[in-house]
Amino acid sequence: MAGIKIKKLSKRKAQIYEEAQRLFREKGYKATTMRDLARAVGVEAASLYSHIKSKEDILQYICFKMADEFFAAQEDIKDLKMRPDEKLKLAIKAHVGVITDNASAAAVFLHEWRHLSEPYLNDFKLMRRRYENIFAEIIEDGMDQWVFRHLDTKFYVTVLFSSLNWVYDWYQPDGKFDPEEIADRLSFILLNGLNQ
Amino acid sequence: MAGIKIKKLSKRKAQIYEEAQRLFREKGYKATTMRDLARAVGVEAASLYSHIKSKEDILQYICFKMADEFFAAQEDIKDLKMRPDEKLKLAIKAHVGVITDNASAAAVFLHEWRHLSEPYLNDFKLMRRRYENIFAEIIEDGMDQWVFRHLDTKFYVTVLFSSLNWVYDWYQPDGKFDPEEIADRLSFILLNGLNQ
DNA sequence: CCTACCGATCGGTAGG
DNA sequence: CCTACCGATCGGTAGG
Repeated sequence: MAGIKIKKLSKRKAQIYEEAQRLFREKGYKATTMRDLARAVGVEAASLYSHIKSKEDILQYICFKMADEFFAAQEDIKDLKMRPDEKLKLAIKAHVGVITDNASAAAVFLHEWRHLSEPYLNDFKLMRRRYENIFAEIIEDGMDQWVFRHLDTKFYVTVLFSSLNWVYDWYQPDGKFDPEEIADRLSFILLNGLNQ
Repeated sequence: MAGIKIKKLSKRKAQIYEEAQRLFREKGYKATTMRDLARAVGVEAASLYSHIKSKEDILQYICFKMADEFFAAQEDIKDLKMRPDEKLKLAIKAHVGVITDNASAAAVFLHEWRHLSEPYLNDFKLMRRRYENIFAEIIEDGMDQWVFRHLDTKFYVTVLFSSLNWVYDWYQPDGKFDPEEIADRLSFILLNGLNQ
């Protein structure tokens, strides 16, 4: 495959995104200035603009890159034939895995997307709904097969994602639980509850 | 009680907080300017400062006022003697009630607190931990009495609050579910799970 | 990748 | 509650 160009970020560009993820997570998108970012990267603010078009450009990249990661993780399992409860556990594991692999980017994806301007903002919302529907379908399959209780699907999906999405805030690579175990415990609570 | 002064916000001050809650929720604290707020209130930006000391003053008021509301709601039930599962349901109902009564302020409380400066930031974190401990104690009582499964308490409490705290985002006063029913459905999922 | 700099806007103050 | 205004800082550009 000699001569084929691999679309890859330059080292500097990758570094800019990396620091931006960290800063946007830590201080928020609006509270992070291009001078903050420049300092973290080790260049002057004006120099950033030889690598990126604008501040929002960075936010767009982070948000839609993470969206791709989430969909890719579900793609691997979506056509598997198995019991809905087992499938939901796999979907949860896949989702949690993406978050733990990219905790800063996940935080930005989850909290800073509202600073996107149109039409990206609308694209983002539509994409998110499509993603949530992957989970809704597994759940409705489970209800149809009487594996799951007949709860309001939308309500349950919202509770589900609320529970999954704080993981970025909690997960520490060298902490008590690894990603696998976090996913298992979340699945257990969401499927079996706290009652003895 | 004639002559006794009731500590009460002036009409204008109450209006400023009201509009600030709405704007901070909608656009975020950093993205809301004092000129945005002034326009919403119907005065010039400089005039706001006869009623409030600074922008952060408003954020402090909203965050700590909400904290008071949450604690007050738990105060009513904390000494009741009853089964831990029933008590947890009451605590959930009280918490959800505060959120649905003050959806905008709740959103600010949940997402914008990190823009507080010290020492308020630290006070806020300590207060939040104290509040979470109210729930942790109910849960540990339930484990001791073998009403609840023996899960990691901190993990469970985090899942619990993640589930409860999106309610502000979802609740509509004229919507499908009233606050009572939202609390019941949340309790059911968290206590019994999705599995049939 | 830097120096130099831009117009716009920020939170807030002075003085009435 | 307003007019007038401040110093600081913002995202970003020109030109090399």
